[in-house]
Amino acid sequence: MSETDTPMVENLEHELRAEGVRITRQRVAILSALANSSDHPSAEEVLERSRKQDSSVSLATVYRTLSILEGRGTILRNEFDGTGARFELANKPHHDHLIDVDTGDVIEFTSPRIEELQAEIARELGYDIVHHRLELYGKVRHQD
Amino acid sequence: MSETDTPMVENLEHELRAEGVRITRQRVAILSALANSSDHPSAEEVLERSRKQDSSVSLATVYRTLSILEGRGTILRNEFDGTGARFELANKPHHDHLIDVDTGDVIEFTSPRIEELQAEIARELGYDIVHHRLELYGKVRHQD
DNA sequence: AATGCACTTGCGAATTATTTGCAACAAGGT
DNA sequence: ACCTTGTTGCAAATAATTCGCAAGTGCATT
Ligand SMILES: [Mn+2]
Ligand SMILES: [Mn+2]
Ligand SMILES: [Zn+2]
Ligand SMILES: [Zn+2]
Repeated sequence: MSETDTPMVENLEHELRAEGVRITRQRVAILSALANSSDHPSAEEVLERSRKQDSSVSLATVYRTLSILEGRGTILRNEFDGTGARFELANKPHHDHLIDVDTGDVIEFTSPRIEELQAEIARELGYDIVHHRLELYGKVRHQD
Repeated sequence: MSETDTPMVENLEHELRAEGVRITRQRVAILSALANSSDHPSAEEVLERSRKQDSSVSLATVYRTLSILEGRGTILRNEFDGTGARFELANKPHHDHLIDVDTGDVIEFTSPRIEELQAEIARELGYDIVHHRLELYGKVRHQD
């Protein structure tokens, strides 16, 4: 546990340790990278950011750690059009994404009404939703 | 134009020819495979089905043709979780998908209400929607 | 603090899905 | 039938992610 660990990272470390996951230098670096990001970094970007704290982190370890974290529900894996997977901590309330097709910017939004309708549709079809993906791809509205 | 061409395939051939796209044996086979499919085949599956009509079709040509068709809006490319891309003709009204996570079955559905809400959300964020992806992943509802 | 073993890691090779270079081939206008 | 130019099959190239393995390291225990 590095002395530069934020309380959020320490919390994650405790949770993981409680489940028998070993806390290694590289895992702390990866957790910090995720905790300090407010965007949706790719595996490569998580690698770069992690290396600022521990230059020994490898891409394979980033992928292995991201898999563990995803399996535990600690992070979410997004597969937007085109690029590889993008990640984010799962500690905020559920939301969906609007991707600016020109800039790649990702905007988060929530719609309780859409969530309800989804559940209703699934119910009518005889299903329970396990998870869902709602992505809007758009361009800034123009009047030019 | 093979004499076993369905009217639907002939239509597609005409449209494509009108845009300067050459109608080759393999393209007819691929169009037929798509026109005769009511599911969401992968590129490999499109290859298999096309080969029943023209055994010379190669996977590279399937991918190249699918790209052309997607570019023209003739087909839609779906990227569901896990597997590679899955395709379908775009000649039916817009719909979204519910994927049975146990069987892989894909069920189509439409919700005018959700579509409206999406447009509204984008508008509030200052965007016009170019396209969107709504996928529900679910399990058959059980009471056992 | 030292020990030991199972879990982790870095590295490079393997995979999976898709794309591309290139020489041979074939639409389709003339 | 001919010619030009787009198209094809094949194999090699990419891109993103996973895996095998020998070396390294958490951390429970002494
Ligand atoms: Mn997000
Ligand atoms: Mn469909
Ligand atoms: Zn949602
Ligand atoms: Zn829709």
